Amino acid sequence: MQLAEAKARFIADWGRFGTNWGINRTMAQIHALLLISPDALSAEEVMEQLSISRGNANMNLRELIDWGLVQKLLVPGERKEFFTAEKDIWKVARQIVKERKKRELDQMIPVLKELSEVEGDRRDKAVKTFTDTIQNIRKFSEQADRTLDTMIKADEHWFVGGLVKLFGGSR
Amino acid sequence: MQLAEAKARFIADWGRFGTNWGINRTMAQIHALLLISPDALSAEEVMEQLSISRGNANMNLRELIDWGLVQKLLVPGERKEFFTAEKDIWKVARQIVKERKKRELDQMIPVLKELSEVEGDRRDKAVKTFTDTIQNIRKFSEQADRTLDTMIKADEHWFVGGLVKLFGGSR
DNA sequence: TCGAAGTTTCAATGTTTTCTGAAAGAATAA
DNA sequence: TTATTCTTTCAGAAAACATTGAAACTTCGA
Repeated sequence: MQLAEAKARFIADWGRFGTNWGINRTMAQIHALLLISPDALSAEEVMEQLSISRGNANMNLRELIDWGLVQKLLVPGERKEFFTAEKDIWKVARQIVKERKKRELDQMIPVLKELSEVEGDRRDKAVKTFTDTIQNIRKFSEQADRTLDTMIKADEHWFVGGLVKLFGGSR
Repeated sequence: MQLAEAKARFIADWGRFGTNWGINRTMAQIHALLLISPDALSAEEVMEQLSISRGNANMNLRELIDWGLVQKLLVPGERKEFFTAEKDIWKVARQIVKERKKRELDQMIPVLKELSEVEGDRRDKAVKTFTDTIQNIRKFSEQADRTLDTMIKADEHWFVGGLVKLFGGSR
């Protein structure tokens, strides 16, 4: 396979993959493009290579920056901004975990706490099942919270070994 | 908070949460409803409680069954089918990991292998960056594959301890 | 074999999400 | 200040995705 075809394929696949995970196609495609680009690209170049509009490129580049996956680069003597992505996938994964945890898990835990305090007679089957399930989810979430924190702090080696030892630092 | 309100809130939140992860709102809501229902529900009851159509209920229940999160239950003497969800969240999480791995990671690994064999002169910066990045993703994916397999097989305790020791059984 | 009860399918419709492009805004240099 | 280059915004258009509802299908008991 030639490079051009392989690039196109990777961008398409990474985009499709993203949509499965609640990430919009263009955002994932821009990310893919930057991952395989040796040099930082300008907004123009991103627009051209993916055939997308200026607005779309701008919006999704901003989103990628918010997620901490892309950096803006100012080249001395150039007026334009350039964009570049972190290429170490371990770091990328860690950053995504960190952001999703912040945006979702950390939001959910207080809600579960509230829901676990529902009023009612626990001899009522409906009440009991509800509180038990919520409590179960809550315990799971709190454990996930701790485990993910540890993972975010850890270096790559816990993962690559196949043998995993994680000591929860927060307890 | 009263039970009725808490239920409504949980269903809405679980639905919203699902959409962030590429799961459709209704599917997540049905799952939420079954998670907190002491008894199995019929399609009718699901339709009523969530105010959705018969077709929608049917389609999403089937999808939940495909994911292994819901079971069809045949009650002797009843003509209708009933539906019930696994309530142990640890098992639910494991099942989701298992399915997503099968549907996505296992698909992606052969593609990455192909892409990593792109033709071209590795002294060409574009070729080098491409192959390096793909190779990096590939290694990561293959490790994730092994780690997730171990996790799928493991019991709850590796997770709840905060101390994690996973011995990769597949190597 | 028929009718009743229940389930599945899918074309049409509705909803949500994403994208475009033009206009407004900023930054810079002359 | 003004022209130039680049970036941001956002209303409307387009595309993607989810839902409805009615018809077709299935199952079962009599």
